[in-house]
Amino acid sequence: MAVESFSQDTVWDLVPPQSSRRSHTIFVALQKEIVLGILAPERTLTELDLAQRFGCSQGTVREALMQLNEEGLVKRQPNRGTRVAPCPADDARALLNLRREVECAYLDRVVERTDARLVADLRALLDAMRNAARDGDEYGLSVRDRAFHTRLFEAADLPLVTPILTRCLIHAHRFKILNSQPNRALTETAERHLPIVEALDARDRDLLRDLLAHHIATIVDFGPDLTGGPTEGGA
Amino acid sequence: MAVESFSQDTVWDLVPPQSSRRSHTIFVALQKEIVLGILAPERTLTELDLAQRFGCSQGTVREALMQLNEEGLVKRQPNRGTRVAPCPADDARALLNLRREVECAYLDRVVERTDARLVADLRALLDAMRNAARDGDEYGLSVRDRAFHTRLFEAADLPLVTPILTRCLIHAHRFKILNSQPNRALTETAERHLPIVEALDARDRDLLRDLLAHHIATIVDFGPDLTGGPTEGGA
DNA sequence: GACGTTATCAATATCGATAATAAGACGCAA
DNA sequence: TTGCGTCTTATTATCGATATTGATAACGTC
Repeated sequence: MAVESFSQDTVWDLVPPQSSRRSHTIFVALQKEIVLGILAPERTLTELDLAQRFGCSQGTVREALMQLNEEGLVKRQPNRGTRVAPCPADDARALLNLRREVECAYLDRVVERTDARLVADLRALLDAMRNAARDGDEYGLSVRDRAFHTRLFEAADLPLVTPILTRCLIHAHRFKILNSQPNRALTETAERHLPIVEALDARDRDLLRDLLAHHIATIVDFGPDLTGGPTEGGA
Repeated sequence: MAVESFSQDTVWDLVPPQSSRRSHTIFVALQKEIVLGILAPERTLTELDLAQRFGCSQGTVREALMQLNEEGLVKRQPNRGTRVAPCPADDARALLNLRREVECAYLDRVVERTDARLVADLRALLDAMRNAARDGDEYGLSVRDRAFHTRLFEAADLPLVTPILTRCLIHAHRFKILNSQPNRALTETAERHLPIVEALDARDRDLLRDLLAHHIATIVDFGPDLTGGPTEGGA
């Protein structure tokens, strides 16, 4: 099995810290710093500086920057440089709505194609989330969370749609991390995924849809008007 | 004003045939061949071959391929090559639904921000569509069509969402072109955009929404269940 | 004859250097 | 002072060559 890919074609891209390709390592490192806000929005990134920092050549950095551009985490302008993209609340809200649409609309396909390996993968990711939560590793938790939802959606077998979900996921997480205190209840966040796995294992499509919709709606608190109507409370 | 950008940040990326960057020229050329089916799905593309064909170096081709990968038109596998991505009907259908969702859900924002320049741009693109239709240039029409909808959505000022629309647009068009006779009524296709401009100019949000929804729903004929939900599994 | 190991090969990935570009600084004239 | 053309500089864009990778086929051993 291919252990990695060029972009986020498979969840394993997200999980293993080290890749055989230098550009991918740099991509992962910069992605983390941008999502965590270590590299603030509007910050200018120059290819040569990064090349020196990571001890590689300009072209290698360039490839990583193009992948970040693809995710919308940086904005490249021809001959003028690369800047960390801002993360406006309006966009984050729109992407979160899209995410719900994408994740919930094709659960029929997901359930149809669910097999033992999918469930096993999700349980493994859930454990990884628990470990990250226990270690207070908020970003590690975020990475596994994204991998979880990506892996789930991959079962729908819509390869042209998956990258859209990826974009929604990363910006939702980025917005959340950028606009909240370090964090409160990591373990609780991890455990929220347990009922999802259970519902999937039980092939309960309707329950799954409700769980996911609620799960997504309560990720970031945008206030009352997430979709126009306030969802009933609950944790 | 920047006349181009790295990826599809602005519609003018799509329109001018020649760019100052070689990689962008190659990107546009390959995009056209893939959408038109000249480069068939699953066809293998090697960087060195393309470099020879376009008379440039491998790295330049590489950059173009990465942009195509970003759009989902090719699928790159590490160290193993690049292949033209397939265009499954299920994905096309899902992307078309997403497209409707994206284009229609934020028309409030679009109308709020509509100004004379937007309307003028859209009218200019409509004229360009008419010209392409008159010349029997189906691909040229497709390019302007995409530019039209992209320009319209840009008014919503959701920069992180625009690339998603771009992906939906190009795959919708690709699916249509790949799965139909050369084409019948190009002029009719162009003229369908006139009422949209008129409604926008009149700031008639509800009419605009109806027009767009219908416009999008009738682009590709998937049969009875465009949005009705995936009935029995078959294609 | 089956199996693990090694050589080969096609392709990408990376490098270091050079060219092209765009923005801003500078100087000069009206 | 202001406007304009030129020059400088910082940065990306491209190139040509080399290293690395992953698949496959040839090979030797058991």
